[in-house]
Amino acid sequence: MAITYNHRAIEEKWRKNWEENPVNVDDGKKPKYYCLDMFPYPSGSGLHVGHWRGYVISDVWSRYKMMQGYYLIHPMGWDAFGLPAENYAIKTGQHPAISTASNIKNIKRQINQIASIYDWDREVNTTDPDFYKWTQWIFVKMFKEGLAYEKEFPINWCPSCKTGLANEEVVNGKCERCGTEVTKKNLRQWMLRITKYADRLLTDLDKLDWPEKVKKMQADWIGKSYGAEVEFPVEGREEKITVYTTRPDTLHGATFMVLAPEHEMAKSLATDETREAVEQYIYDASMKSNVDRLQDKEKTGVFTGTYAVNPLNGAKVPIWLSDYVLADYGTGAIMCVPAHDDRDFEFATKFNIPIVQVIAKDGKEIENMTEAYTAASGTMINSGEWNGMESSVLKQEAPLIIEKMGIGRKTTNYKLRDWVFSRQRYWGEPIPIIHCPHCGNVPVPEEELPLRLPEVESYEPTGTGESPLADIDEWVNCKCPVCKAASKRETNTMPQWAGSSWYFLRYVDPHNTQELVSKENADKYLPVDMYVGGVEHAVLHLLYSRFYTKFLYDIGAVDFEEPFTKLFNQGMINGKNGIKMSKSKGNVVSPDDLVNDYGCDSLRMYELFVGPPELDAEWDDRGIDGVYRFLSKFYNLVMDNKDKNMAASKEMIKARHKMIHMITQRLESFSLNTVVSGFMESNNNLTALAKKEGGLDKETLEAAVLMLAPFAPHMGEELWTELGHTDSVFHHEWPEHDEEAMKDDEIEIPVQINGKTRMVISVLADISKEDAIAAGKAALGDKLTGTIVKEIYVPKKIINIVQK
RNA sequence: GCGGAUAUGGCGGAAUUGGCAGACGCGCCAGAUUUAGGUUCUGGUGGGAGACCGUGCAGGUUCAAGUCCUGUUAUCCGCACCA
Repeated sequence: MAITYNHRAIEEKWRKNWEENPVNVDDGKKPKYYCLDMFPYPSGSGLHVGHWRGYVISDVWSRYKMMQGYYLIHPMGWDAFGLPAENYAIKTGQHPAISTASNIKNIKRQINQIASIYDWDREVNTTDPDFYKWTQWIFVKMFKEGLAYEKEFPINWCPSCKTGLANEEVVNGKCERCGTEVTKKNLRQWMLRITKYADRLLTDLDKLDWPEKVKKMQADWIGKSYGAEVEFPVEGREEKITVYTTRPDTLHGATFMVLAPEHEMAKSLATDETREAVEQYIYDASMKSNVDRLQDKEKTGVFTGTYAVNPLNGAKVPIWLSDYVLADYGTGAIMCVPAHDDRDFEFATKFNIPIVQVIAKDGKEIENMTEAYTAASGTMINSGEWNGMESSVLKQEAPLIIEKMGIGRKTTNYKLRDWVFSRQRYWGEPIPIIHCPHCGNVPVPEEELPLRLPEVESYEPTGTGESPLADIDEWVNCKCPVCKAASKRETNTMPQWAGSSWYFLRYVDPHNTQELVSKENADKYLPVDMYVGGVEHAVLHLLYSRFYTKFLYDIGAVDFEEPFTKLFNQGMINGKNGIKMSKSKGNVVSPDDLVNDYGCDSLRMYELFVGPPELDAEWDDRGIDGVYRFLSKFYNLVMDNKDKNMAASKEMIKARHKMIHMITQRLESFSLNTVVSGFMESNNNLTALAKKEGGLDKETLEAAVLMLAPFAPHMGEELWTELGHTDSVFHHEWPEHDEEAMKDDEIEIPVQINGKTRMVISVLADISKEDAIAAGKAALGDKLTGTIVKEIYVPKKIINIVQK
């Protein structure tokens, strides 16, 4: 065995070769396949082996599609705005563009080690003015359509990042990025009216080939509920209080009402006797942080001293204030039915408020109620003319009844809030709006975009709610594009999500100076067929992108409504004991050394072999030896047999087709870890066969090399050449299996007594039931000692003799 | 609290429709080559001396259960007073 696998020489040779002769070429005839990775933030710490995983998965899939005759859109770019670069600038005074550029250079070098078939002509960078011109253009279009608006209200504020946050960026009351507890701050904000798209974002989820988990997370985040608004007159006053309820069937059981402390009527409902307590409660509530409010398990509240009237039965219901009612959901006020709602029950019990049951449980009224009966099933009681109705039916009908009575209306509600879109930071796209004293908010004219981010002396966020841009007078002061009056620029910037919400569109027409994307290219190459990335963006980037795409569809910029047809979430790769890889834990494994020692092909295959692609995995360096040994052995197998010119024996043909069938099927079902083990299995089988028959036929070797190529592209090309080909292995079609050729004449079949395997016998594949059972019984011989009660033969699977 | 996922040798993990549990790999053991070790090659490797026992736990269905049904535990993830 003179020749051994030299990964360094082979990989270097093919890298050079691909650079000179790109293999993914658009001939205008092939159908397209757009396979996209979530583009990375170019961080200073570079890539670890976990980052490789998703990129390898998408590249294997891309190359497989290429061998099926597609032209690939398989691009890469940089999500380069964001806080780390800005924080680095604050520390060093270096402009973020400089550190970002050097980080990109390093990460691009590392990404190139993967040998993914990226088309670098399509590279995009969200911080490039030629790119963010269009990010701003979309904002202007949204402004013109009334989807971008200004509003002052208490938003989520991260005191550490010194910027406002979107709801989606607050996780358990903490900043998604830095973990600091989020506070409220009253700020003038730019908002995007994503709520206008709530229904479409919800219903179109059905069209998507996405993991159910992600679809469910989005559906829950949008949070549509069906119910009714009911108007309760306030006793002795003109005003009415409108509540939202999903259980209008229980309206007769409403014994009190609760308003959020922030409700606009909260203060005015107080009487002389209660005023002090009410104002104190409102003040206390305003001092509580989100986290406090979430952690308070015991309900608190204060009676306003005022009563409302149940519009259905005229009952007097006390109006309370409590912070368990959210100001920004529904109407900020609820009717409380303690008998049928856990929270209302807890509150009523604590404050001695009457509990009236209106749905019978098991046909009866409950004595000594100890918990709320929350099921919407049972007969209505204590409900006037609704008595005797079935509650589940009434739940549907009540909104219409209420509407007819003129005391309310059928309605729906969403948990989704509008998107807080402005950030008080430097390193982001300037929001292209000019505040004119006469004309109000005026967008920067489209032909003046991009509005470039100016140089600044201090990157430090002010913390006052102003961005550092506010300090640059010569930038802030400008003229109104409409009336030419002295005006001021908006100084807030966009969130990092702005660029990532649409970047995938730009890849198909990255150099277009006239349009975001040309109609021609959009029609030809979009949308994305396969999107590969982590699950952490389930309700952030993936929701925002869908919103942007729908908006662009509405203004005619693209002609599809969903950006990502299929989504795949790869699992995370962790360090030992499942601990997340991080610099501070010191358990980061860099791919650089592994590529050097074992080669790119080995690392690619090990990334897949480490476990099912959709599950998290623990990294263990030692395992890579296994795939390296496999590649060496496979290399030797092909090199040893390529010149033997063996005729294909029946066994070889059978082995070939079985291999093609196994690999293809596993690949199609995205079971990439078992594809790798399948290659190893096939290699073992073929090696044994070659030993037995003195060699292997060329066609079998070719099939194996072809299928290996997407996984180990360098070796694929090398061995394809060794087999006498002059073109790229990727220009050859993926092999197909032949059912007939796979068939065995004889098969091994287990013979059981009472379901326990006693032996394995060899029978003809198409043996009849009678013959199979006879053969089984003959083989068992005197092991059969009892009376036979049943004989089972499942073709090609099992012979089972049941005896007593 | 609600929802989802997962649970199989020393380890990572395999197992179409219920049909030989542990494929493939790591590690380990023995041997060969070399011999300084490593590399490479060959064989073995769930437990038990054994009949047998074995897929988180307890039941059930079935000729047959990792797989189906009922209950339950642990871990991880998501949501969390949304009326």
